[in-house]
Amino acid sequence: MISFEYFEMENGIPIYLQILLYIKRGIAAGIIKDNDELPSRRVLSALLGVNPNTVQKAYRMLEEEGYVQSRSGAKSYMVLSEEKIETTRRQLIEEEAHSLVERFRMMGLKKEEVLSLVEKYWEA
Amino acid sequence: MISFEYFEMENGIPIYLQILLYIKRGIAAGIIKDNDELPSRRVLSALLGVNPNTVQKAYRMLEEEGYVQSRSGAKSYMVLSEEKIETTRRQLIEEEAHSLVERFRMMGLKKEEVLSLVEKYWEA
DNA sequence: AGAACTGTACTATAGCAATAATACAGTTAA
DNA sequence: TTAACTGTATTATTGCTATAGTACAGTTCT
Repeated sequence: MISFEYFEMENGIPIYLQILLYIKRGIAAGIIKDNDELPSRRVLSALLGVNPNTVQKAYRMLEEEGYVQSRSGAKSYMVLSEEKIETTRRQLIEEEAHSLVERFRMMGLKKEEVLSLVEKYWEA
Repeated sequence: MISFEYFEMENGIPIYLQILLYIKRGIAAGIIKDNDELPSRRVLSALLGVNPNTVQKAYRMLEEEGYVQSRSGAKSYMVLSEEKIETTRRQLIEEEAHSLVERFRMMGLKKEEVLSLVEKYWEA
């Protein structure tokens, strides 16, 4: 069963996208594995304190992208090939690293300053 | 006159927030300085291809936070003390560094991997 | 003084995110 | 079999973002 104990809501970003990203990051980290069971829409919505429809929207998108299989009436499960995991991982890292560099550069920081920032904030 | 030549629209995030952040990053980078003139609401909206009200919303928030002074009929100008610049810089760096370390860690990366990612993506 | 700009205000509309409340049919396990 | 779950679908409502159009009063500069 996929755990949401480390999920933290961030406002400004649509909730269904946050759920989507949380799962993709779990996949990239290897915490979420093939055939893992997902919490039901109702259970997860109660856990996160959001509407069931919001969870459904995230799950549906995951299904459309081939990460999840749902059968009416039954529980939902992850569907993850080695290739899909690697693709997801590469894609997330690409996005994050690119936007990280972009933002810090726009604030006028030098590479060395960013490196020491990572060092500093890694312990916290 | 503040330049928006490096402004790039990103969808998913409210436009008025993107304008707000663009200016704050410019302040942190030292590109935007005290007493700098802002483009008028109408001019900037035409430049970015958005509605004047959207620009007004960003400018109004900047004014409420004390970054901008506007007089009815006249042009708008930046109001930046040394202290405000430093506070802004610290605040932005804090936010970005914290959230990015958080994300990479959630994807299962080690500190050394993140450091080499910064090295790699810095040239691009 | 007058033209061209400026900030500000207002109303109306559209789309999306999220909530709320149901409803129905399929699955699962006691 | 039946009770308790599951996914799925629908309708209505609220709030925010963004657009569109218009209006008015203050300023700047020739």
